[in-house]
This record gives sequence, structure tokens and C-alpha cells, in this order.
Amino acid sequence: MIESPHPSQPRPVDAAVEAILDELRADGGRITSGRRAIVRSLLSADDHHVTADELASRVQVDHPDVNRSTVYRTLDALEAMGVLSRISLGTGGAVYHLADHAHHHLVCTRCRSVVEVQPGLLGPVMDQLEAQTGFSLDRPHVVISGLCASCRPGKPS
Amino acid sequence: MIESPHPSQPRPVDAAVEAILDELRADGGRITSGRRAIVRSLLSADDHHVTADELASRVQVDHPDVNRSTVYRTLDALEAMGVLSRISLGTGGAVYHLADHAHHHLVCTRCRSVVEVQPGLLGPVMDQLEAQTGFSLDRPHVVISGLCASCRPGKPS
DNA sequence: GTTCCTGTTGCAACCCTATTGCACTAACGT
DNA sequence: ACGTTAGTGCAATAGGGTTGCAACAGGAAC
Repeated sequence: MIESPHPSQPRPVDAAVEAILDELRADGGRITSGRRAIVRSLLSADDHHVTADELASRVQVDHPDVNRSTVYRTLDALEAMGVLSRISLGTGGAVYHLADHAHHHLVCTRCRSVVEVQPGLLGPVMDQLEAQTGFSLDRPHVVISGLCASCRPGKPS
Repeated sequence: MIESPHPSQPRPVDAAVEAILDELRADGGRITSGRRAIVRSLLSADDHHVTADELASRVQVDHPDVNRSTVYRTLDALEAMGVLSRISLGTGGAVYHLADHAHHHLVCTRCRSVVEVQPGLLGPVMDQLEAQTGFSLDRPHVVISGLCASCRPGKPS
């Protein structure tokens, strides 16, 4: 990993990592190299939805000494702080994404890909559901399953 | 279990059990006492959402020799035939309900109670989602999580 | 009624995701 | 530098479900 030649212009990812770590510290938590690596990996993930296991594997490339249970515990801590959301996709592992990136989820039951849906679309219906049932809906965690365009019957492979 | 004194007027549950078993037979399957017990228990469940484990326990009261894996395999078979739907509630076990009883689900993340929502309400939004994303949504399996009225913060216990 | 083919079952072992108890380590306020 | 205490690695455990295999049993054909 080559560091930027312009330390006075930190990469946005680095700034975001430190911002989250600061939250963690402000919450009475401690900053360890493992946690820094986990947060960095979380932020630099291309797809915004990572499972705990994927994250552990990625982190362990550079930090083989970071245990899977540490990843789980760190994710728990970050979720408890509201920094990220844990989305349970039904089958298989849960996925995590940053909480500031709010949306609903469509997940393909065959290829397990996740498509994000703007929260606006479901808003009015959710309001109506809440009024009818007295539920307080968990809007960032809404998951609707189905078959994505490529997995629909009639499509090749 | 006392049988009806009027065998010419079978109880509705019995008729429904045999109807499902007939489907199973028509599909090339065989009818066993275990399967009959499982289907009967499924149909006489008061709440329409049973987990595989609950079902196994109920069946084993009268049929202790019916194994858990048999329950899973029978439920799989019935689901494959479209007789029932398996709903994955996120955390904890999946629940099953009859497919002819279509609805969406709100599930409380605290007490795990399930409230049914008429399919009509979400229909238009689902159409829109499908058009936008190319997904073919799994309408009977829609689950939205949240806190039910009794578990909302500020309520007693 | 018997036979035979094949679907079904019980059992135990296993998989996957996640959690936990415990002894040890290390962050960070002082 | 030190002490407190949060965080960590490790191994064991839990929950929910699946699977390989040998034995068993529907039920169509005779």
C-alpha cells in the first residue's frame, strides 16, 4: 500500500475512517489497528453491501491476525452507535452498509445480488402501514426478495 | 384424539388434509403417517405462522417417532408443490403458512410477532418497483420488520 | 395377497453464520 | 511510566438447517 505523496491532502476515505474512529472514541471506545483496518475496508468496499465474512477475509489479507470474532464485535459496536446498518437478507449472512446511505433493498434469491431503492418510493405506503398496524417500521432495513432481471426465468443462465 | 361420531360429515380440517395429501400423491409422492400428521398439524395451527421447529414439537406430541429432518423434508416438498410458503423472518427460524392465504408480513424484531397485511396495499408500489428494477418480486414472501405497537419505546414492558 | 420398485424415514454427522467465556493484551487518561 | 478496563484471539458453543446412508414402507402390478 503506497501512501499518498501529499499528506496535507488526505484521501477522502482516510478522513472518513478517522471520523468514524473519532465517534467510536467519543463513545468511550478504543482505537485499535484491527478496528481501523475494519473501518477502512468497510469504507473502501466497492459494493456497499458486505457480509461479515467477506469483510473478515478482506481485512485478513493485510491483517491476518484480526480474528473473525473481532470483526463481528466491531460491526456490532458500529451498529449500536448507528454508524452502520445490518441488513438480514433471509438466507445466508447478513450484510452491512453505512447508515448515512439510507435506502431499501431488493435482493435476488438466486444470485443474492442487492439492488438499492430510493427511500422515497416506499415512504407513503410505509406511513400507511404504520398508521394501520401501530408498527414502527424499520425503514433502513426493508428487504424485499425476488428474482433480479438476469435470474428471471427465460433468461440465459 | 376422539374421532367424529359422524364419519359421513368429516371435519373441514380432515378434508383439507386429504386434499393436500392428494396433491402430494398426484405429484408422485407417497402418503405416510408422518406426512399426514405434519399436514394436519400445519392446518390446525391457530396462528398461521409456524416455524419448522414448532411444527416438529407439535407433531412429536402424538408421533414421537417423526424426526425433525422429516418435518423439514416434508415442508420442502410442500413448498416445492406450491402448497405453502416459507417466509424467512431475518433472525431466528423461518415460518411457514399456506399459500392460499396470501399476504405480506410485518414482523416485530423484539417479540417476533407477525402481523399480516393485505396484499392490495403494497401492490401498486411493487408494480412500480418491478418496472424500475427489472426484478420479479416475491410477493407472498414480503417481510418488513419493525417494532409492533406493544414493543415501541415508551410502552410498558 | 405378494412382490417389487422406489420414495421416505431415522439417525447421526455435518455445514454455515454467529455468539460467548476466558485469559491475555494493549489503549489512553493521568 | 502506570493502572484501569476495553478489546482481542482462541476455542468452544449455539441455532437453524441439510445430507449420506441403510433400513423401511407405500402402492401399482401381478
